[in-house]
Amino acid sequence: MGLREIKKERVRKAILETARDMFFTRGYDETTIEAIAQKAEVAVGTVYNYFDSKSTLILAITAEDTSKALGDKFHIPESGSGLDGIKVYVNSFMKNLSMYPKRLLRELMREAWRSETALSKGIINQDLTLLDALSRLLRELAGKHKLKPGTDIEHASLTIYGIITTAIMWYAADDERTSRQMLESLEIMLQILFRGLNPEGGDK
Amino acid sequence: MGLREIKKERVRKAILETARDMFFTRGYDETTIEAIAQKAEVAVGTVYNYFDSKSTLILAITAEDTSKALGDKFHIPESGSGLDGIKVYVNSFMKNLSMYPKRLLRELMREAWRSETALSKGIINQDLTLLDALSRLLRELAGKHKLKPGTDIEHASLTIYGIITTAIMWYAADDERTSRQMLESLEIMLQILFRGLNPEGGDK
DNA sequence: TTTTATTATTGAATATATTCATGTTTGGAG
DNA sequence: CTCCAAACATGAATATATTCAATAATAAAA
Repeated sequence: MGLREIKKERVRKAILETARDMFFTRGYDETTIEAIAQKAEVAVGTVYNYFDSKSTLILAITAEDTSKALGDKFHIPESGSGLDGIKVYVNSFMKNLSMYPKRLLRELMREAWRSETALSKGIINQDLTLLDALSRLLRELAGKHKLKPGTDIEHASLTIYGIITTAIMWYAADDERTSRQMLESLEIMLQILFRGLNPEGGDK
Repeated sequence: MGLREIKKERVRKAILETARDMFFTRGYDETTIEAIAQKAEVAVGTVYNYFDSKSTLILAITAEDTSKALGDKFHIPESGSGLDGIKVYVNSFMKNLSMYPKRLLRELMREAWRSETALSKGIINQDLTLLDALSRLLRELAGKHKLKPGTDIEHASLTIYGIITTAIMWYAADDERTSRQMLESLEIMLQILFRGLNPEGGDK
Protein backbone atom coordinates (compact mmCIF):
# COMPACT_ATOMS: atom_id res chain seq x y z
CA MET A 1 0.00 0.00 0.00
CA GLY A 2 1.50 3.29 -1.12
CA LEU A 3 1.61 6.49 0.84
CA ARG A 4 -1.39 7.72 -1.09
CA GLU A 5 -3.53 4.81 0.00
CA ILE A 6 -2.45 5.13 3.60
CA LYS A 7 -3.28 8.80 3.71
CA LYS A 8 -6.60 8.13 2.13
CA GLU A 9 -7.45 5.59 4.77
CA ARG A 10 -6.39 7.97 7.48
CA VAL A 11 -8.52 10.80 6.17
CA ARG A 12 -11.50 8.56 5.66
CA LYS A 13 -11.25 7.23 9.15
CA ALA A 14 -10.80 10.70 10.59
CA ILE A 15 -13.95 11.93 8.92
CA LEU A 16 -15.91 8.87 9.90
CA GLU A 17 -14.88 8.90 13.54
CA THR A 18 -15.39 12.60 13.89
CA ALA A 19 -18.81 12.37 12.34
CA ARG A 20 -19.75 9.41 14.51
CA ASP A 21 -18.73 11.29 17.58
CA MET A 22 -20.67 14.39 16.71
CA PHE A 23 -23.74 12.55 15.51
CA PHE A 24 -23.94 10.65 18.76
CA THR A 25 -23.47 13.63 20.99
CA ARG A 26 -25.21 16.45 19.15
CA GLY A 27 -27.48 14.53 16.83
CA TYR A 28 -27.49 14.39 13.07
CA ASP A 29 -29.39 17.56 12.24
CA GLU A 30 -27.39 19.65 14.65
CA THR A 31 -24.11 18.52 13.18
CA THR A 32 -23.08 20.46 10.12
CA ILE A 33 -20.72 19.18 7.50
CA GLU A 34 -18.64 22.24 8.07
CA ALA A 35 -18.25 21.37 11.73
CA ILE A 36 -17.25 17.84 10.88
CA ALA A 37 -14.73 19.08 8.35
CA GLN A 38 -13.28 21.51 10.84
CA LYS A 39 -12.85 18.96 13.58
CA ALA A 40 -11.45 16.38 11.19
CA GLU A 41 -9.10 19.04 9.84
CA VAL A 42 -10.11 18.82 6.23
CA ALA A 43 -12.06 21.07 3.90
CA VAL A 44 -15.77 20.71 3.35
CA GLY A 45 -15.15 19.57 -0.17
CA THR A 46 -12.93 16.78 1.08
CA VAL A 47 -15.75 15.30 3.09
CA TYR A 48 -17.65 15.11 -0.16
CA ASN A 49 -14.74 13.42 -1.85
CA TYR A 50 -15.15 10.56 0.57
CA PHE A 51 -18.90 10.45 1.07
CA ASP A 52 -21.55 11.34 -1.44
CA SER A 53 -23.74 13.06 1.07
CA LYS A 54 -24.35 13.65 4.71
CA SER A 55 -26.81 10.79 4.83
CA THR A 56 -24.26 8.45 3.27
CA LEU A 57 -22.08 9.27 6.22
CA ILE A 58 -24.57 8.27 8.86
CA LEU A 59 -25.55 5.19 6.91
CA ALA A 60 -21.94 4.14 6.58
CA ILE A 61 -21.48 4.50 10.31
CA THR A 62 -24.54 2.52 11.28
CA ALA A 63 -24.07 -0.15 8.64
CA GLU A 64 -20.71 -0.88 10.18
CA ASP A 65 -22.30 -1.22 13.62
CA THR A 66 -25.04 -3.46 12.35
CA SER A 67 -22.80 -5.87 10.57
CA LYS A 68 -20.60 -6.05 13.64
CA ALA A 69 -23.59 -6.76 15.84
CA LEU A 70 -25.00 -9.42 13.57
CA GLY A 71 -21.72 -10.86 12.45
CA ASP A 72 -21.01 -13.64 14.82
CA LYS A 73 -22.99 -14.41 17.89
CA PHE A 74 -26.02 -16.26 16.94
CA HIS A 75 -26.30 -19.71 18.34
CA ILE A 76 -29.46 -21.69 18.28
CA PRO A 77 -30.02 -23.45 21.55
CA GLU A 78 -30.24 -27.19 20.93
CA SER A 79 -33.24 -27.61 23.16
CA GLY A 80 -36.20 -25.27 23.13
CA SER A 81 -38.72 -24.19 20.56
CA GLY A 82 -38.17 -22.28 17.36
CA LEU A 83 -39.23 -19.18 19.17
CA ASP A 84 -36.33 -19.52 21.57
CA GLY A 85 -33.96 -19.68 18.65
CA ILE A 86 -35.27 -16.45 17.23
CA LYS A 87 -35.17 -14.68 20.55
CA VAL A 88 -31.50 -15.31 21.08
CA TYR A 89 -30.77 -13.82 17.76
CA VAL A 90 -33.02 -10.84 18.05
CA ASN A 91 -31.61 -9.90 21.41
CA SER A 92 -28.15 -9.13 20.16
CA PHE A 93 -29.60 -7.13 17.33
CA MET A 94 -31.64 -5.08 19.72
CA LYS A 95 -28.82 -4.58 22.17
CA ASN A 96 -26.91 -2.89 19.40
CA LEU A 97 -29.84 -0.64 18.61
CA SER A 98 -30.30 0.54 22.14
CA MET A 99 -26.83 2.05 22.07
CA TYR A 100 -28.19 4.75 19.81
CA PRO A 101 -29.78 7.89 21.16
CA LYS A 102 -33.39 7.86 20.04
CA ARG A 103 -33.04 11.13 18.33
CA LEU A 104 -30.30 9.71 16.17
CA LEU A 105 -32.33 6.61 15.54
CA ARG A 106 -35.15 8.70 14.19
CA GLU A 107 -32.84 10.76 12.07
CA LEU A 108 -31.39 7.53 10.77
CA MET A 109 -34.80 6.15 9.84
CA ARG A 110 -35.40 9.32 7.97
CA GLU A 111 -32.11 9.38 6.10
CA ALA A 112 -32.38 5.73 5.23
CA TRP A 113 -35.19 6.60 2.87
CA ARG A 114 -33.16 9.17 1.06
CA SER A 115 -31.19 7.25 -1.55
CA GLU A 116 -32.90 7.45 -4.90
CA THR A 117 -33.29 3.74 -5.12
CA ALA A 118 -33.84 2.83 -1.53
CA LEU A 119 -33.47 -0.86 -2.15
CA SER A 120 -29.85 -0.64 -3.05
CA LYS A 121 -28.85 1.41 -0.07
CA GLY A 122 -30.80 2.83 2.78
CA ILE A 123 -32.42 1.01 5.61
CA ILE A 124 -33.67 -1.79 3.46
CA ASN A 125 -30.18 -2.68 2.54
CA GLN A 126 -28.97 -2.73 6.09
CA ASP A 127 -31.92 -4.89 6.80
CA LEU A 128 -31.05 -7.35 4.09
CA THR A 129 -28.42 -8.60 6.48
CA LEU A 130 -31.04 -9.13 9.12
CA LEU A 131 -33.49 -10.69 6.73
CA ASP A 132 -30.88 -13.00 5.37
CA ALA A 133 -29.84 -14.11 8.82
CA LEU A 134 -33.44 -14.71 9.73
CA SER A 135 -34.09 -16.93 6.78
CA ARG A 136 -30.97 -18.95 7.46
CA LEU A 137 -32.14 -19.34 11.01
CA LEU A 138 -35.61 -20.44 9.97
CA ARG A 139 -34.23 -22.90 7.50
CA GLU A 140 -32.16 -24.41 10.23
CA LEU A 141 -35.17 -24.61 12.50
CA ALA A 142 -37.17 -26.26 9.78
CA GLY A 143 -34.43 -28.83 9.44
CA LYS A 144 -34.85 -29.62 13.11
CA HIS A 145 -38.61 -29.98 12.75
CA LYS A 146 -39.22 -26.95 14.91
CA LEU A 147 -41.34 -25.21 12.31
CA LYS A 148 -44.74 -26.04 10.93
CA PRO A 149 -44.12 -28.12 7.81
CA GLY A 150 -44.80 -26.45 4.51
CA THR A 151 -44.14 -22.96 5.81
CA ASP A 152 -42.95 -20.50 3.18
CA ILE A 153 -39.59 -19.68 4.71
CA GLU A 154 -38.98 -16.50 2.77
CA HIS A 155 -42.26 -14.99 3.78
CA ALA A 156 -41.97 -16.22 7.32
CA SER A 157 -38.63 -14.43 7.58
CA LEU A 158 -40.17 -11.34 6.14
CA THR A 159 -42.97 -11.56 8.68
CA ILE A 160 -40.56 -11.77 11.57
CA TYR A 161 -38.53 -9.03 10.05
CA GLY A 162 -41.67 -6.91 9.89
CA ILE A 163 -42.43 -7.54 13.51
CA ILE A 164 -38.93 -6.57 14.52
CA THR A 165 -39.03 -3.47 12.40
CA THR A 166 -42.29 -2.43 13.94
CA ALA A 167 -40.95 -2.87 17.43
CA ILE A 168 -37.98 -0.74 16.52
CA MET A 169 -40.07 1.93 14.95
CA TRP A 170 -42.33 2.27 17.94
CA TYR A 171 -39.37 2.33 20.22
CA ALA A 172 -37.66 5.02 18.19
CA ALA A 173 -40.78 7.09 17.80
CA ASP A 174 -41.58 7.35 21.47
CA ASP A 175 -39.11 8.86 23.87
CA GLU A 176 -40.89 7.32 26.82
CA ARG A 177 -40.61 3.76 25.62
CA THR A 178 -37.71 1.83 27.12
CA SER A 179 -35.74 -0.84 25.33
CA ARG A 180 -37.03 -3.31 27.89
CA GLN A 181 -40.57 -2.49 26.87
CA MET A 182 -39.61 -2.88 23.26
CA LEU A 183 -38.22 -6.33 23.91
CA GLU A 184 -41.28 -7.33 25.88
CA SER A 185 -43.77 -6.40 23.23
CA LEU A 186 -41.53 -7.89 20.60
CA GLU A 187 -41.63 -11.16 22.48
CA ILE A 188 -45.39 -11.10 22.73
CA MET A 189 -45.71 -10.45 19.04
CA LEU A 190 -43.39 -13.30 18.21
CA GLN A 191 -45.39 -15.57 20.49
CA ILE A 192 -48.53 -14.64 18.65
CA LEU A 193 -46.86 -15.40 15.37
CA PHE A 194 -45.69 -18.79 16.54
CA ARG A 195 -49.04 -19.72 18.01
CA GLY A 196 -51.12 -18.36 15.19
CA LEU A 197 -54.36 -16.44 15.31
CA ASN A 198 -56.78 -19.06 14.05
CA PRO A 199 -59.03 -20.41 16.76
CA GLU A 200 -58.82 -24.11 16.01
CA GLY A 201 -55.14 -24.37 16.64
CA GLY A 202 -54.80 -26.32 13.41
CA ASP A 203 -54.54 -25.32 9.80
CA LYS A 204 -58.08 -24.33 8.99
CA MET B 1 -67.65 33.26 9.25
CA GLY B 2 -66.07 36.64 8.54
CA LEU B 3 -64.25 37.65 5.41
CA ARG B 4 -60.99 36.97 7.13
CA GLU B 5 -61.87 33.38 7.82
CA ILE B 6 -63.11 32.80 4.32
CA LYS B 7 -59.97 34.18 2.80
CA LYS B 8 -57.88 32.10 5.11
CA GLU B 9 -59.65 28.97 4.03
CA ARG B 10 -59.22 29.89 0.41
CA VAL B 11 -55.52 30.54 0.74
CA ARG B 12 -54.99 27.37 2.74
CA LYS B 13 -56.77 25.33 0.17
CA ALA B 14 -54.90 26.98 -2.68
CA ILE B 15 -51.57 26.17 -1.13
CA LEU B 16 -52.59 22.63 -0.31
CA GLU B 17 -53.96 21.84 -3.74
CA THR B 18 -51.06 23.42 -5.53
CA ALA B 19 -48.60 21.52 -3.40
CA ARG B 20 -50.47 18.28 -3.88
CA ASP B 21 -50.43 18.75 -7.59
CA MET B 22 -46.75 19.50 -7.78
CA PHE B 23 -45.73 16.79 -5.34
CA PHE B 24 -47.58 14.20 -7.37
CA THR B 25 -46.22 15.27 -10.70
CA ARG B 26 -42.68 16.41 -9.92
CA GLY B 27 -42.05 14.72 -6.62
CA TYR B 28 -41.42 16.23 -3.23
CA ASP B 29 -37.74 17.03 -3.47
CA GLU B 30 -38.07 18.60 -6.88
CA THR B 31 -40.83 20.89 -5.75
CA THR B 32 -39.55 24.01 -4.06
CA ILE B 33 -41.57 26.08 -1.65
CA GLU B 34 -40.91 29.03 -3.86
CA ALA B 35 -42.49 27.25 -6.81
CA ILE B 36 -45.53 26.33 -4.76
CA ALA B 37 -45.87 29.89 -3.53
CA GLN B 38 -45.61 31.23 -7.04
CA LYS B 39 -48.23 28.92 -8.45
CA ALA B 40 -50.55 29.48 -5.52
CA GLU B 41 -50.00 33.22 -5.94
CA VAL B 42 -48.76 33.94 -2.46
CA ALA B 43 -45.40 34.81 -0.97
CA VAL B 44 -43.03 32.21 0.38
CA GLY B 45 -43.60 33.51 3.88
CA THR B 46 -47.31 32.96 3.54
CA VAL B 47 -46.83 29.27 2.93
CA TYR B 48 -45.04 29.18 6.25
CA ASN B 49 -47.88 31.01 7.92
CA TYR B 50 -50.10 28.09 7.07
CA PHE B 51 -47.72 25.18 7.40
CA ASP B 52 -44.81 24.85 9.75
CA SER B 53 -42.60 23.23 7.21
CA LYS B 54 -42.47 21.57 3.86
CA SER B 55 -42.83 18.16 5.45
CA THR B 56 -45.91 19.31 7.34
CA LEU B 57 -47.40 20.07 3.96
CA ILE B 58 -46.92 16.61 2.53
CA LEU B 59 -48.06 15.00 5.74
CA ALA B 60 -51.21 17.10 5.79
CA ILE B 61 -51.97 16.05 2.26
CA THR B 62 -51.47 12.36 2.80
CA ALA B 63 -53.17 12.29 6.19
CA GLU B 64 -56.26 13.58 4.49
CA ASP B 65 -56.08 10.83 1.91
CA THR B 66 -55.55 8.15 4.49
CA SER B 67 -58.45 9.11 6.67
CA LYS B 68 -60.67 9.27 3.62
CA ALA B 69 -59.55 5.83 2.54
CA LEU B 70 -60.03 4.29 5.96
CA GLY B 71 -63.05 6.25 6.97
CA ASP B 72 -65.96 4.17 5.87
CA LYS B 73 -65.72 1.04 3.85
CA PHE B 74 -64.79 -1.76 6.05
CA HIS B 75 -67.30 -4.49 6.29
CA ILE B 76 -66.53 -7.80 7.79
CA PRO B 77 -68.02 -10.58 5.76
CA GLU B 78 -70.35 -12.60 7.96
CA SER B 79 -69.06 -15.89 6.72
CA GLY B 80 -65.41 -16.65 6.29
CA SER B 81 -62.43 -16.76 8.62
CA GLY B 82 -60.84 -13.91 10.52
CA LEU B 83 -58.26 -13.68 7.81
CA ASP B 84 -60.94 -12.83 5.28
CA GLY B 85 -62.10 -10.00 7.49
CA ILE B 86 -58.67 -8.50 7.61
CA LYS B 87 -58.13 -8.85 3.91
CA VAL B 88 -61.18 -6.82 3.02
CA TYR B 89 -59.99 -4.05 5.20
CA VAL B 90 -56.41 -4.08 4.10
CA ASN B 91 -57.36 -3.98 0.47
CA SER B 92 -58.94 -0.56 0.56
CA PHE B 93 -55.99 0.73 2.49
CA MET B 94 -53.61 -0.57 -0.10
CA LYS B 95 -55.65 0.68 -3.00
CA ASN B 96 -55.23 4.16 -1.64
CA LEU B 97 -51.49 3.70 -1.34
CA SER B 98 -51.02 2.54 -4.87
CA MET B 99 -52.28 5.88 -6.10
CA TYR B 100 -49.03 7.42 -4.98
CA PRO B 101 -46.00 7.51 -7.20
CA LYS B 102 -43.35 5.41 -5.52
CA ARG B 103 -40.95 8.23 -5.44
CA LEU B 104 -43.41 10.26 -3.44
CA LEU B 105 -44.09 7.34 -1.15
CA ARG B 106 -40.43 7.13 -0.33
CA GLU B 107 -40.15 10.82 0.21
CA LEU B 108 -43.16 10.57 2.47
CA MET B 109 -41.63 7.77 4.52
CA ARG B 110 -38.63 9.96 4.96
CA GLU B 111 -40.45 13.10 5.95
CA ALA B 112 -42.68 11.23 8.33
CA TRP B 113 -39.70 10.71 10.57
CA ARG B 114 -38.90 14.37 10.71
CA SER B 115 -41.06 15.76 13.49
CA GLU B 116 -39.11 16.06 16.68
CA THR B 117 -41.46 13.78 18.51
CA ALA B 118 -42.41 11.38 15.79
CA LEU B 119 -45.17 9.80 17.82
CA SER B 120 -47.31 12.87 17.89
CA LYS B 121 -47.14 13.51 14.19
CA GLY B 122 -45.31 11.72 11.47
CA ILE B 123 -46.03 8.37 10.01
CA ILE B 124 -46.76 6.77 13.33
CA ASN B 125 -49.58 9.14 13.85
CA GLN B 126 -51.13 8.45 10.50
CA ASP B 127 -50.80 4.84 11.34
CA LEU B 128 -52.62 5.20 14.62
CA THR B 129 -55.75 5.33 12.52
CA LEU B 130 -54.85 2.07 10.90
CA LEU B 131 -53.82 0.48 14.13
CA ASP B 132 -56.97 1.58 15.82
CA ALA B 133 -59.14 0.23 13.05
CA LEU B 134 -57.26 -3.06 13.18
CA SER B 135 -57.83 -3.53 16.86
CA ARG B 136 -61.53 -2.76 16.53
CA LEU B 137 -61.65 -5.31 13.78
CA LEU B 138 -59.87 -7.94 15.81
CA ARG B 139 -62.06 -7.32 18.79
CA GLU B 140 -65.07 -7.88 16.61
CA LEU B 141 -63.59 -11.08 15.25
CA ALA B 142 -62.86 -12.28 18.75
CA GLY B 143 -66.48 -11.68 19.64
CA LYS B 144 -67.46 -13.96 16.79
CA HIS B 145 -65.07 -16.67 17.96
CA LYS B 146 -62.95 -16.26 14.89
CA LEU B 147 -59.77 -15.68 16.88
CA LYS B 148 -57.76 -17.97 19.09
CA PRO B 149 -59.06 -17.43 22.60
CA GLY B 150 -56.79 -15.53 24.95
CA THR B 151 -55.04 -13.65 22.19
CA ASP B 152 -53.61 -10.30 23.24
CA ILE B 153 -55.61 -8.09 20.91
CA GLU B 154 -53.42 -5.03 21.15
CA HIS B 155 -50.31 -6.92 20.26
CA ALA B 156 -52.05 -8.90 17.58
CA SER B 157 -53.11 -5.64 15.95
CA LEU B 158 -49.61 -4.37 16.20
CA THR B 159 -48.34 -7.54 14.59
CA ILE B 160 -50.68 -7.18 11.66
CA TYR B 161 -49.85 -3.55 11.46
CA GLY B 162 -46.19 -4.49 11.30
CA ILE B 163 -46.80 -6.92 8.52
CA ILE B 164 -48.70 -4.33 6.54
CA THR B 165 -46.03 -1.73 7.12
CA THR B 166 -43.37 -4.12 5.94
CA ALA B 167 -45.26 -4.90 2.79
CA ILE B 168 -45.61 -1.21 2.11
CA MET B 169 -41.98 -0.50 2.77
CA TRP B 170 -40.79 -3.18 0.41
CA TYR B 171 -43.20 -2.01 -2.19
CA ALA B 172 -42.08 1.57 -1.86
CA ALA B 173 -38.41 0.71 -1.80
CA ASP B 174 -38.38 -1.27 -4.99
CA ASP B 175 -39.45 0.32 -8.24
CA GLU B 176 -39.90 -3.06 -9.86
CA ARG B 177 -42.38 -4.38 -7.34
CA THR B 178 -45.99 -4.06 -8.42
CA SER B 179 -48.87 -3.42 -6.10
CA ARG B 180 -50.22 -6.82 -7.05
CA GLN B 181 -47.04 -8.42 -5.81
CA MET B 182 -47.29 -6.42 -2.63
CA LEU B 183 -50.79 -7.69 -2.01
CA GLU B 184 -49.78 -11.24 -2.75
CA SER B 185 -46.93 -11.34 -0.33
CA LEU B 186 -49.01 -9.50 2.21
CA GLU B 187 -51.60 -12.22 1.94
CA ILE B 188 -49.05 -14.95 2.41
CA MET B 189 -47.67 -13.23 5.47
CA LEU B 190 -51.11 -12.87 6.97
CA GLN B 191 -51.77 -16.53 6.28
CA ILE B 192 -48.62 -17.45 8.12
CA LEU B 193 -49.66 -15.31 11.04
CA PHE B 194 -53.08 -16.91 11.21
CA ARG B 195 -51.73 -20.42 10.94
CA GLY B 196 -48.81 -19.92 13.27
CA LEU B 197 -45.26 -21.17 12.97
CA ASN B 198 -45.21 -23.83 15.65
CA PRO B 199 -45.14 -27.33 14.24
CA GLU B 200 -47.76 -28.99 16.41
CA GLY B 201 -50.57 -26.79 15.29
CA GLY B 202 -51.56 -26.28 18.87
CA ASP B 203 -50.34 -24.03 21.61
CA LYS B 204 -47.15 -25.75 22.62
C1' DT C 1 -65.90 58.10 8.85
C1' DT C 2 -61.54 58.04 11.18
C1' DT C 3 -58.61 55.72 14.34
C1' DT C 4 -56.68 51.84 16.47
C1' DA C 5 -55.50 47.09 17.27
C1' DT C 6 -55.28 42.64 15.50
C1' DT C 7 -54.18 39.60 12.05
C1' DA C 8 -52.12 38.28 7.67
C1' DT C 9 -48.71 39.01 3.90
C1' DT C 10 -44.38 39.93 2.20
C1' DG C 11 -39.64 39.12 0.51
C1' DA C 12 -35.01 39.95 1.93
C1' DA C 13 -31.83 37.76 5.18
C1' DT C 14 -29.94 33.43 7.18
C1' DA C 15 -28.23 28.79 7.52
C1' DT C 16 -26.53 24.80 5.49
C1' DA C 17 -26.02 20.86 2.09
C1' DT C 18 -23.87 20.23 -2.19
C1' DT C 19 -21.11 21.40 -6.49
C1' DC C 20 -17.18 22.57 -9.05
C1' DA C 21 -13.32 25.17 -11.01
C1' DT C 22 -8.81 25.75 -9.33
C1' DG C 23 -4.70 24.63 -6.90
C1' DT C 24 -1.64 21.08 -4.61
C1' DT C 25 0.50 16.63 -3.82
C1' DT C 26 2.13 12.26 -5.19
C1' DG C 27 4.31 8.33 -7.64
C1' DG C 28 6.77 7.21 -11.21
C1' DA C 29 9.09 7.90 -16.18
C1' DG C 30 12.86 9.76 -18.46
C1' DC D 1 16.97 14.94 -10.18
C1' DT D 2 13.14 16.92 -13.05
C1' DC D 3 8.87 16.80 -14.89
C1' DC D 4 4.18 14.98 -15.89
C1' DA D 5 -0.29 13.03 -15.32
C1' DA D 6 -3.28 11.33 -12.15
C1' DA D 7 -5.26 11.75 -7.74
C1' DC D 8 -6.53 14.58 -4.11
C1' DA D 9 -7.79 18.85 -1.44
C1' DT D 10 -9.75 23.31 -1.28
C1' DG D 11 -13.28 26.87 -0.32
C1' DA D 12 -16.06 30.12 -2.82
C1' DA D 13 -20.39 29.77 -5.36
C1' DT D 14 -25.11 27.78 -5.68
C1' DA D 15 -29.63 26.22 -4.32
C1' DT D 16 -33.23 26.01 -1.16
C1' DA D 17 -35.73 25.59 3.43
C1' DT D 18 -36.79 28.59 7.05
C1' DT D 19 -37.02 33.02 9.84
C1' DC D 20 -38.38 37.59 10.83
C1' DA D 21 -38.84 42.57 10.78
C1' DA D 22 -41.49 45.55 8.06
C1' DT D 23 -45.86 46.41 5.57
C1' DA D 24 -50.68 45.89 4.43
C1' DA D 25 -55.40 44.41 5.18
C1' DT D 26 -59.17 43.79 8.17
C1' DA D 27 -62.30 44.29 12.10
C1' DA D 28 -63.70 46.87 15.89
C1' DA D 29 -63.99 51.21 18.49
C1' DA D 30 -64.75 56.00 18.73
